[in-house]
This record gives sequence, structure tokens and C-alpha cells, in this order.
Amino acid sequence: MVNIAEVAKAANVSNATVSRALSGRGSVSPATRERVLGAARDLGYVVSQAASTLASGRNRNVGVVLPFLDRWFFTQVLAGAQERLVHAGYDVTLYNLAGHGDERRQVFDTFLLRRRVDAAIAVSLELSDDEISRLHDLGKPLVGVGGPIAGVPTLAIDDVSAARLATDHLLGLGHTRIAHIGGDEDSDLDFHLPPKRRRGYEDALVAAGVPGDPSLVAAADFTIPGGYRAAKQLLGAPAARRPTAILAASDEMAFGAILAARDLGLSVPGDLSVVGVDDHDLAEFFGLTTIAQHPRRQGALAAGSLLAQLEPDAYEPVDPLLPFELVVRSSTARPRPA
Amino acid sequence: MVNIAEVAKAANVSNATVSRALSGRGSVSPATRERVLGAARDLGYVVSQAASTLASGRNRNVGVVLPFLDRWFFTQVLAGAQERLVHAGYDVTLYNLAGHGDERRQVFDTFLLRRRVDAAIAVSLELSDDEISRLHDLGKPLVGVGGPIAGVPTLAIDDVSAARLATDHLLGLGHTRIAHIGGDEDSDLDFHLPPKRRRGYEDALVAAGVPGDPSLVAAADFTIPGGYRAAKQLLGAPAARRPTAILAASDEMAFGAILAARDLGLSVPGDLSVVGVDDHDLAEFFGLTTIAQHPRRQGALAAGSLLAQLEPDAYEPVDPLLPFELVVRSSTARPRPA
DNA sequence: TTGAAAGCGCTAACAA
DNA sequence: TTGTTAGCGCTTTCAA
Repeated sequence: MVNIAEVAKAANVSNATVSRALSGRGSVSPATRERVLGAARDLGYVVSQAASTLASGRNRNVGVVLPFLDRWFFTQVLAGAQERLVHAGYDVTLYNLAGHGDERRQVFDTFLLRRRVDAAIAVSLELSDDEISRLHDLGKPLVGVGGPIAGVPTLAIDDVSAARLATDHLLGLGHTRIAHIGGDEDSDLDFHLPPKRRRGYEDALVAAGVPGDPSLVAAADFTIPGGYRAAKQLLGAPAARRPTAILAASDEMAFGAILAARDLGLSVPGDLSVVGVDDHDLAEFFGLTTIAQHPRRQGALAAGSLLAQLEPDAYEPVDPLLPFELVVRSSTARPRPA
Repeated sequence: MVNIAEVAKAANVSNATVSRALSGRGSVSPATRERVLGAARDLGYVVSQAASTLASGRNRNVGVVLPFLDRWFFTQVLAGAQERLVHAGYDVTLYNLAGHGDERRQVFDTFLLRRRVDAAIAVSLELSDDEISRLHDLGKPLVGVGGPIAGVPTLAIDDVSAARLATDHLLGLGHTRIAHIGGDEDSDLDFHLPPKRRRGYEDALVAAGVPGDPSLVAAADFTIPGGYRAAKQLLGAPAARRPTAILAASDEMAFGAILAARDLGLSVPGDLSVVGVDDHDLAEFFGLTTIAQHPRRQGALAAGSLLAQLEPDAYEPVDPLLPFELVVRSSTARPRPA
């Protein structure tokens, strides 16, 4: 394995100059730089990350911690962050905190704390006070995406406003019996966003003078089957009490609602309007009206925010308030006249 | 940041003994070990990965290289591998080779080759000869999952047999007009499996004496919308030429086929039987009969295979031929009598 | 079983 | 702009 000394010899300079030429830190004359780069290329030299880290304290590695790998939102965030980081010359190490208890502890103790990463992105993660304080103790930049972590800067859309925008869309079309499929207890705990989306929904109703109706609120687990089951319940009510529109807290639950309506012989949007939140890859396919929140971009922005902290000269700070917008497709329309 | 010397002092031993006690390499008396472990715990000591790597040559880090992050199969494999590796004390560094050209080159040159990983898992990846030889030159254990890489041991199900099993299931029910939705050119290139699944389909037909019909073979891109479009085409044929069953090369395409049938007013399995390959999380929801291939387990096995190479004493070799089985649900039935 | 000591390959002061 | 040199914190011989 070729090391820095061989490159130095080939280029007729010292190790230090090779290091400077290759890393861009410290000044090197253009001619020397060329010579070094050429020698490195010829010899197929790549710096030893371990040696570099040990000497410099920099890892060029960011940890991404997420609770699941099989949810669209998470993989999108991950993909967006990864792309941005690779571009900046950073590796991405993946920490899946699916497990609880011991496994989770191990990830914290042996991995994150193992001084392998320069910074970390926590995606929709609920952390204990103990975990948070330990992360803080690390003194490493940390940014959350999607779920707020106490004391940690977090990038997220304004979930209250987003849900309100979606509800206002339905109200504007003339709907008044609007149901909401939100998160169940588990997802409340993990993401903290279902309550916010529900609040946006309620705020919109109140502002429009539409009375709330607890029987129009259902809980599900953010999956298609979960949304399907919840919608079936809501739509099974007698016609007079049946909702004419559903706001689902995620697109996947909205897909489930659309499928449930179809199975009941209800047409979308004829008999039922459906709105989601996400703008999932399949939203177009299902013709779903939704609030786009661009998780991939969220991941990229989270990465950018870390980079701005790690290399302030090279990167701009990032605005923590993320954009979102209503995308109207074919799952919403005016309610049928009674 | 507490280092090994402080632990050594606290435990009244040398650095070397601390290293031995913590790593399990070399002999340490039980009493000493206890003392060291206690001191390390009290001080909150965690080894510096960089220093350890530099001194030992071991990274305790495995690279996982995959083409997409937004496909169910890939994230399942990733999750399975990650879980297993974390358990064994390894980190997982993610390399997303979505890009082509320069980006892809960079991943190879600057990352994989940067001596950061001890081994790598390549998921359904098509590598160029040049890329393969460079990986080989690294001399690091490498295992493929899902897509065969020339010269690299690969874990995969026998795709020909799997497709044949699915087709035999349909033939056994009495179907003879069986269509196949396989991969398009892009996916052929990337995964190499669509041709195999198609061969299994054809073999089964031949063995059953059922004449092949090119108009019953369609191509798609392994997505739900892709399967939907392909199925619409197939099912749009005049009744006499319309298939009574479809074998899709993936569950997601099968879901698309089911939705297409519904939209055409055809009942599944009454008018059309559908079989997929994967046993996707949603297969149960759609009642899809499918070939289960357990990608999560595949990832875990790939990880196990690497571990067996990295630490032969601690781990058993892995059988490269993966199990698969037919899971019969409600999307298949005998064809309606003509 | 334990300790002393020589690196592992690089970076960053400091000096020239 | 370049070179010299002292570490970074561990692992691993080798000797005791």
C-alpha cells in the first residue's frame, strides 16, 4: 500500500508538502502541486483515512441516525443527505436505531461516541434526555430532520401550517365533514408530528367556523394498510355522518384511504376527497392531492447545515424552516350536492 | 477526551494490557480484566477508532454499495446487513452508486479505496470490468447480493427456479394464457435477473407443453406504475387473447397489475390471477400470491459471509444459495371456465 | 500474564 | 513556499 512518503519521494518534496498539496490546506506553489498530484495519481495513492483522522482530528464522516429503513420519508432524507455529503467528500455511516434497549445503547456508546463521526443527522428520532445530553457532550454538530429534538437545531416544515393549508384546501372546495387520519400513540412518540398536523387540521376548522367532530378523527400507523383500515372505519358510518373528505397525515395513509374508498364503491373525488402530506413518489400515480415537503431536499439541507458548521468558510448556513406547498391533483373536488 | 493511558493509570496496568482487555486479543487475567473494564466504564472511555485502525489495520467498518435507496428490496437488504454488522461491532458506511460517470468514479476512487472499509457488500450492482478489477486489487472481502458480479461470490436465489415455481403454480391451477411482466432494458442491465426470471417462466411453459406467445410478454421498470401500465396493455387485448394470469418479476409490478385489473373492471382472482416475486411488506395487504425471497435475511447472510472471511474463527461460512418459497394468497385461483 | 517500546501514516507547528 | 519534527492514540511484537 503506497503511502505519503513514496509520493513525496516521487515528487521530490517532503511529506508535509504532499499533505498540503493533496488536502488544499496551507500553501503550495502551482508547479509543486501539479507535480505532487501527478505523482499521487501515478502511484494510485489514496490517503489513509485513519492516519489522517488521528493526526488532524477530522473524520470526514457524518453519521445518519434513523429509526427505520423501510419508510419512504426516511430513505429519501437519507438519500438526499448522502448525495450532498459525498459531494463534499464525506462518508456517511448509517445508524439504525430501530432496536430499543440494549441495542440502542450500544449504538450510542460504542459507535456514535467512538469518535468516528464529525457530526450527525438524526431523522425523526425521539431521544431520551440522557441520550441527548450525551450527544451534546460530544460537542459535535448535530442536526435533526423531521422530528424536533430538545436542544438540537431541527429542520422541519411547519407541520401545523402544512396541515392547515391542506384543510383549507378542502374547506375552500366546500367540504365541511372533513375527517382526519393521524398518528397512533406509537408514531406520536416517535415523530411528534402527528399532534401538530392534527392541530393544523383543527385550527382550520375552527377558523372556518366548522364544528369539530371527534368521530371524524382516526388513528393509524403511517402505513398504507393502516390508512386503509382507518378509512374503512370512517367511511362505514351512515351516509349522513360519513365524511366527504379525508386529510391523512401522510401520503401512504392517504393511498390506503383511496383504496378503501374504492373497495366500498365510493368514487374519489366524486364521493370522497382525499389529501395527504409528503408528495410520495406514488402520489402522482394515485392522483393524490398532497402537501409536498421534499424529504430528499430536507436531507440535503441537513447535510448542508452540518457542513456549514464543520467548514464555515466553505458553506452557507441553512434556514431551518423548510418550504412546503400544496400540490393539487385529482383526488380532491367539490363535494356532491346533498 | 479520555485515552487509553488514563484508563491504564486508573487500573494500574500498562496501555498494552488495557488494549488486550478491551479487545479480547491476547491473554489477560480475569481479575485484571475486571479492573480494566471497570476503569474504562468509570471514565467513559471509548477507543479511538482511527488510532486503533492505524495501529492494527482493521477498520471494523463494512461498506454497502447500492444503486438506489428508494426501492424496497435494497433497503431491506441494507437493513438486514446493518443489523447483523452492528451486532458484530461493525459500522456500516453507505455508498449510493446512483450516479454514473464522475460521481461513481469518485465513490470508487476516493471512498471505497480510501482504506476505510474492511469489506464491502454490493447490492444488485452492475460493475464494469475496470471497477471489478479495482475492487479485487483491494484484496478485501467482497460479496454481492441479488445481482451476480463477475468473479465475486454472490448470494442470490435461483431466479430461474423461482420464476418457474411461480409459473408452475399458475399452470397447476389450469392457466395457459399466462403473461409475464419482466424488466425493461435498464433494469436488465442493472440487475441481470429479469432475463433469468423470464427464462424460468418460459421453461415452465415449455415443460407443460404450453406454446409461448410473445404478445404475452411485457417490460416494465420494477415500479407500481410500471406494472400498472404494462398490465393495462396486456389486459387490453380482445377477450380471447387476453391473459388469465400474470407473473410479474417483482411484487411492486404485481401490485400495479392488480390495480390495473381493478380499473378495468376485472376481478382478481376471478378474471385474472397475479403472482409476484419478493414477498413485499404490502403483499399481504394486496393478498398477493408471491415467491418470498426474504431480502432482509439476504442482507444478514451477506454480512455473515463477510464476517466469516474477516474473522474465520468466530463466524461460519454462508451458503450462497438462498431459500425462497411460494406464498399462496388470494390473488390466484383457477381460471373461469370459458 | 504483563510491560516496554516501536511503529502505523499522517498533519500541523515551527523554522528556515 | 517548503522542510523538519513532534505527536495523534492505539496495537503488537518482544522480553521479562
